[in-house]
Amino acid sequence: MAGHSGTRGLGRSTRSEERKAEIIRAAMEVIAENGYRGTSLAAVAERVGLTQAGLLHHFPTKEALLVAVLEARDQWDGATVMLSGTSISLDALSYMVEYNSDRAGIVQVFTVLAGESVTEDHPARPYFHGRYRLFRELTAGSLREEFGDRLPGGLTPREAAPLLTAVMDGLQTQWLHDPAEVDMAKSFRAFVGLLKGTGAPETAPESGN
Amino acid sequence: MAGHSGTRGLGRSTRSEERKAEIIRAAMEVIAENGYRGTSLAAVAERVGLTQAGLLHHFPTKEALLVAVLEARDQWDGATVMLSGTSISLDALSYMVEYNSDRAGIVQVFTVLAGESVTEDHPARPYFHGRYRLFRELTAGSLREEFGDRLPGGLTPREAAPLLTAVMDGLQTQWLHDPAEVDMAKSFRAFVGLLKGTGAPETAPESGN
DNA sequence: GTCTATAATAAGATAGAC
DNA sequence: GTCTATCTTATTATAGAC
Repeated sequence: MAGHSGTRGLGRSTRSEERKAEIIRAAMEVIAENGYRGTSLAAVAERVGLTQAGLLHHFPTKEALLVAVLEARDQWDGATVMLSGTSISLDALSYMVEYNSDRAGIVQVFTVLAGESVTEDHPARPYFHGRYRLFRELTAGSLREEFGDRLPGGLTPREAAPLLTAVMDGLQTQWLHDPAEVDMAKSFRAFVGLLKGTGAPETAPESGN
Repeated sequence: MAGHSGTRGLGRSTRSEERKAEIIRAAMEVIAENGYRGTSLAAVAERVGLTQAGLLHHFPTKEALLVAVLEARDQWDGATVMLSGTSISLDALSYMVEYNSDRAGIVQVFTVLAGESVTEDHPARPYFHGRYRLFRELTAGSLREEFGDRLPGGLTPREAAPLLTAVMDGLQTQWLHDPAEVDMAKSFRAFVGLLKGTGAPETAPESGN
């Protein structure tokens, strides 16, 4: 082959891939601000100094762009807590929530898309369906490894898994609406305390309850 | 005044109000299926046998229609658990979740709009901001009445309130995606059990670790 | 109160030049 | 790889007849 497409190391990217990554980043921003349905290709294109037609050269349809965004998100929290395949301890989840507390942008993309995704023919529907299911399974598995058939708080791993997912999602929504009032990380730790049955989460005599 | 607009009893509705209610119902359906941004006035109009222009006679803008939908939703779960003003016991919330398990349509409107509402200039943003805040306050107040400064599980009312809200929201999303896998009512009861500190075989001896 | 007609934008996608 | 130009379709909202 005289071409140059087989000579790249695995960590390297072509210029085209870099451009795509740039577009994906812009798309995440715009989706965070407007949701998928509220996002126009022109708005995304503008952020990277392209025209709408220029953008479509890299992603042939709007939906293709969304798919790329979803894949990027997987990579992202795969890097943070390793979703796919590996184990998820309660501590790892706490860390992830804490980490997210500094990344409102990313949290917002996820929250908006998760909400939109429950509608009939939303292109992210299958993604979220699978993601929730996988997350519950991995979480339940990890909890079983960590605690056996019952967590100290009294729940089984399979009972705890959907609650963990729910608490993370739900706290994100409230936090995005009212970051001054809702302390996502602290709330999550309180919930973990509940699961672990450690009575009151070893907190200091802080503000009034 | 010779008109007929001051002679109605309080439970009665004019024909115009009935029409509006009909439109609101249709709007909820369409929003549940497509989100607010994905909803066209024409689609709503069609469901009640009107043209788009005909609909705009009753609600002058799309946003006005959304506001009406939001108000209707408040009435709705005001009727179920009485949000505004009254007290919300854990049992009442459990009942509400159970009740919702038979109303996927309504749950879906709420879930989609809550998700969309975190975006920058979404018309439902102030509504949800206020609603979450109010809900946390009422819940915290009720828990304090019911349990005092600490719930049996160890949390303070103010710690429990955002978690309750989060669990309800988060379970709804998962349930909408996978009703066969996620038992919303049962999961919620498990969470209430955690708050009440029941079901823990090991009676955690107060603090310690 | 509801319609037809239309204005004014805006969107996703394609064709083809450079 | 990116642009201009264009097609096609949708959308909110208004004007005015019935």
